[in-house]
Amino acid sequence: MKIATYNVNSINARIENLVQWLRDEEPDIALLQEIKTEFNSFPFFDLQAIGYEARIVGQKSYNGVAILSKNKIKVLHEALPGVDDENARYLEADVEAEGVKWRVASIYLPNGNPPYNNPDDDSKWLYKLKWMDALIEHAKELALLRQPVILGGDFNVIMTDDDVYDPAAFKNNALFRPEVRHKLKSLSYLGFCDAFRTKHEKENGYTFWDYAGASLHNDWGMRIDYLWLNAYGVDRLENCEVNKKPRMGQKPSDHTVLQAVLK
DNA sequence: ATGACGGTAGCATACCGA
Repeated sequence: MKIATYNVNSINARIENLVQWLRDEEPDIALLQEIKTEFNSFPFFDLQAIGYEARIVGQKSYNGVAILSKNKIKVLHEALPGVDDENARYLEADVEAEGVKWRVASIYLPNGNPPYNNPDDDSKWLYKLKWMDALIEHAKELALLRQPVILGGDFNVIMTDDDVYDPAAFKNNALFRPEVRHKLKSLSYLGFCDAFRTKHEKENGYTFWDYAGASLHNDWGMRIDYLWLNAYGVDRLENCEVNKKPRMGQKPSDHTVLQAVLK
């Protein structure tokens, strides 16, 4: 079973790249973030034409998440439980693949900049912290499930110095401050494994490169997209790789694909 | 600290992102 997470930065701007990648890699399940569109302008037909069903939590202009699957999707949550959120950032479902029922979530965690060392406006930072607290609380419930669980998406957190091209430059950034690193780390105390780091101890697993300048060329990237697996999931993990191809072609998203194969 | 650069809304330019 192949599962992937991909922040598309607008699904309508990205539909050709997305379809090309789905044809190339044929994931059973794809978790998408920043679809930036509502139900009525979501490209259901283009995806159906290549064999994918889609369930979405849409929003105009910003945010928006989706789950694509070759098989039936049973939606369980269209928002993160425990947080009053006007933004479309969370979708959880049971999805069947290769005879196994997988619990999956597509997550677009808030950016949080500017952080609270900016006295003018700390609302985005506090929103991020609150959202992460709710995610951890919900993950405690997911940790009790006796089925494989996969929490995937754009978590907007750089975990360690190895996960960003210039740690010093991001010292006070909302993606790298100790508060959010510690909060994301607590997923591992609940038994969730970072699929990429389980298979690659230290190597570069960047999933995002800024559009600006020569970021991609210089490999000035960061690892902010993750697949987190519970014990039932990690037992089945065969491999987990960054697929850089969708970032290399014409009109790319600023993120690329993180994909994993589970048995 | 700021602004790359790209996307959206909507029609000029503001807002957002990481």
